[in-house]
Amino acid sequence: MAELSKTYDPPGVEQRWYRYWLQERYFHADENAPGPRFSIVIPPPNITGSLTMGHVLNNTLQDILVRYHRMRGEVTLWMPGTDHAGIATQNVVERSLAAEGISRHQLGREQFLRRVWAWRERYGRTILEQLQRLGCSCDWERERFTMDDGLSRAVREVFVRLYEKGLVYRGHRIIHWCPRCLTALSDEEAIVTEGGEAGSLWHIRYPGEDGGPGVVVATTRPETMLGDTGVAVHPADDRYRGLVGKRVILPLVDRRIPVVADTVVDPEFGTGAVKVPPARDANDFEIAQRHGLPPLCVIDPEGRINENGGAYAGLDRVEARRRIVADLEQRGLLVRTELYRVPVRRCQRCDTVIEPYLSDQWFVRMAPLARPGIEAVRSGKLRLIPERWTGVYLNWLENIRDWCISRQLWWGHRIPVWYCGDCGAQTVARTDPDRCAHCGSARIAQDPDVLDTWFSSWLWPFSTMGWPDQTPTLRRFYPTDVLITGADIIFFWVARMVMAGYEFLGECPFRTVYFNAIVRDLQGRKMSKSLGNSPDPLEVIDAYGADALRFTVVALAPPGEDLRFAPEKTELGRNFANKIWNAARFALRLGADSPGLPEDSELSLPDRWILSRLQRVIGETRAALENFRFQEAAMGLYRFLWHEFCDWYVEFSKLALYGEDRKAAQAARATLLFALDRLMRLLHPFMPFLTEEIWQALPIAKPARSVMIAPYPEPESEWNDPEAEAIVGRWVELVRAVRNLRSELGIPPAAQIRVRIAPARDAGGVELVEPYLRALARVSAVERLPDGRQPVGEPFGTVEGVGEVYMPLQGVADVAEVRARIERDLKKVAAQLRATEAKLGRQDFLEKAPPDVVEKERLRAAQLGGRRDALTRHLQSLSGGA
RNA sequence: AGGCACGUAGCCCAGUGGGAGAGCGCUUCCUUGACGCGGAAGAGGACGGCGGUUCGAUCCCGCCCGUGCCUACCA
Repeated sequence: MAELSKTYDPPGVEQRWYRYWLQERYFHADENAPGPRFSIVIPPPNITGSLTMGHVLNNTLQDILVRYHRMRGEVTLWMPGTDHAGIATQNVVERSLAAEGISRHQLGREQFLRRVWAWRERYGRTILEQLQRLGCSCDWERERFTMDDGLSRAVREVFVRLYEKGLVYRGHRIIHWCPRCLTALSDEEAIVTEGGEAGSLWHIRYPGEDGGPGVVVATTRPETMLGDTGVAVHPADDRYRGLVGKRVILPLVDRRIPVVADTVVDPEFGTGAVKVPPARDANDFEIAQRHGLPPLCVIDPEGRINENGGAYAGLDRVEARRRIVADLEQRGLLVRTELYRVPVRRCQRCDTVIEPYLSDQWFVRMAPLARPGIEAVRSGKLRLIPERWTGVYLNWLENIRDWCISRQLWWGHRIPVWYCGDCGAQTVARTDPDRCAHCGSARIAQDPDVLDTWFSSWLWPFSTMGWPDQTPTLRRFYPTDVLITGADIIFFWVARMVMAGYEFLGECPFRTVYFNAIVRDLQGRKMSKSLGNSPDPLEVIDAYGADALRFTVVALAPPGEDLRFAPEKTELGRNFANKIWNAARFALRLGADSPGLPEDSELSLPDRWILSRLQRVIGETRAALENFRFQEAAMGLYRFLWHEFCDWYVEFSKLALYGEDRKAAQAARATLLFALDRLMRLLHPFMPFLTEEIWQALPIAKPARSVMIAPYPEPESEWNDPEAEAIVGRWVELVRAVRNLRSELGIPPAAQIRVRIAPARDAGGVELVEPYLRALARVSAVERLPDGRQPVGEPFGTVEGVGEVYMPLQGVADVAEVRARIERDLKKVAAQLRATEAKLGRQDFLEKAPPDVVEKERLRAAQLGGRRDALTRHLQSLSGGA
């Protein structure tokens, strides 16, 4: 900051200081360092691509907290890393291969995985660079990846432990199957379309075996009838009572299938009769199990009708549906077709319509794991912010279903299970076995499937710290303090981490979860990689600066709500950065020596005022940060720095700085520097680069080599000065009133004017305002009117708590305009007065309202009354005089 | 279907049981020695609708309308 450019220029500053911080290892958390600690793990970004604005907000908030706690002197760990993101990454790599005309099957598993690792190298680096450009103070010496050896060991340890406890099992069940990704999915990955999708409800007759009319079923997926092995009705449904136990004929395939009674059937829906294809629907599977109906699989993994589908074998599900409906219609068995909104689930990763599919998969029994997670929130040991998420969290845990963890993918942790070719038994092992644990056969083969990517993520808070080993890091930094993440992964990740934390370490992995805002575009769509509607954070940083971007997203993000972002909005932060820069520039050009704050007696009222105000802001900022009110903290600093420090204090200080009195000038400069020091520290977590650049340049005694390890300011009560706050507050209002009059009277900005002040009784300090009025409002002379004297024919303004300020017309104003203004004011005052008097006239108000409120209203009425009288007088005198 | 948020100035959003706010945009003016990424002064709002609680409601409660999100085995 040797030569002071007029505008703040981020790029060089950012690079220089980030390099310095790294070199000094300020980001590194030493587990051997004494004292209180603070730890937080990053929600590991997927390596599918570069970061979005959502990541910018999420990581900015984390960095704010981390830098705040570090400045408070805590040994602070921010654990960084990335997630292999199994299915998502496999898909993007497959897509990039497709662009070359290659499929993963052509490459083979080993070659394909090599390509994925290459991908991970590239995007892992990109993500790291983005976080660093943003200023994130992660402990990069500890960077982790979910497929690192250590983390993979944790995954295997967990699988084996759960297996040994009977909480991991292999089940033959209906799962969500993506016919495009060719893998099973968890319930959470099968996304329900809001409000359903356009479709039809087909009413189909299944004739009776006895030649009778049989039953009419209603279905939204007629092609599944090929797998029907029964029809279900409600036991209390009189329409079908005679049919229960009898059989009907499944059209097109001519299979005889029984009619059973089950209470899950809703007689009100459709025809009250449900076709039951056990292998094609999870509910039907359960009905079938209760009534001994055999499952019949009629679909292949790619969504085509298989050999069990008779004449329809080989057809794609969509085509099969079309043909079956046509055939039914032709045979007169299609009773009715109505338009209907059909609930449809789609693959989270490729949007393909999911098929319920009967297959062998691995599951985790979740109910036992959920209990401590429920208890943690109920007892308050774990706090969710905003609080409304606790209901969502509890509801999910209380109704939790088993978790399908096997995926028919290549990219991920292989399932540590080996099947014996001789005895058929399973061997589950922490280290790769070479023989069957049951019969000793060497003919064993590992399960080809991999684990759900979240099966490694749910261990993140401790697997990154070296678990299952009892490492010093784990002992020092687990459990973490806070998790900051998006509410969209509350089930995928947050709830499961809580469960894993309790199950494997007996402790909740964090005390507080803060859900940050969702970043949307101007149309309200969530910014995401798949939509491609997020600006590239690096481009925004290049255009506006990292501090500007950080500050802007925090300033725009209300707690727990969404935020609409567009790159141009970053002007807010850039302008603020520039404002701060110039305030510092102003202070720095006053001299290079280092004045300390003088005795209280040498400080001017404005000096004392800003120091006192500063203490309040320090307290408010700390309180806001403690309560995760990031926006409030940011905007509080914005307002104070811009609209109090710059707009008023800097202007007040010029009087002393450019004046004759050397001591007063030194006091003002010392005050400026003192305030800037505290402000740079307060603001550092939000705008790390700019604050470091300025702080380093301040000619003050520094408690540290970097602002990022300087103590975070604490309120110092010795500077509290209510008297100075009251007096200077009056001055501000007076200056405003004079400027206002000038503007309304059309007095040219350069013209000097005289004013007369009739101070209110309690307007202490007004007698000292003259020099400030001269400087800030171009007032050539201030006359103080004796008590009770009210000049006539002069426009005036009323300043609450100060009195009235009069301004002679001096022939420059348009009298008609002045009258119009007074009339307007009079109308407003009269209305307010009427309302207040009406209130005071009501008995119930006087009796029931608290005394201080009543007193306040009385005071107000008196003020308004005085003002009204004065305005009236002036109007009269103007009319007469003109 | 149920649940949860939100509905405040033209736009994006803060906020509080007793006098409606910031930012952007808009109008007028200002190249005064930190800053035009600036300064000064303004205009602009029945705080979604209807009831209720209260001396008093933009704020608390209920219902309704609108928007968004989440959950759900209604074929």
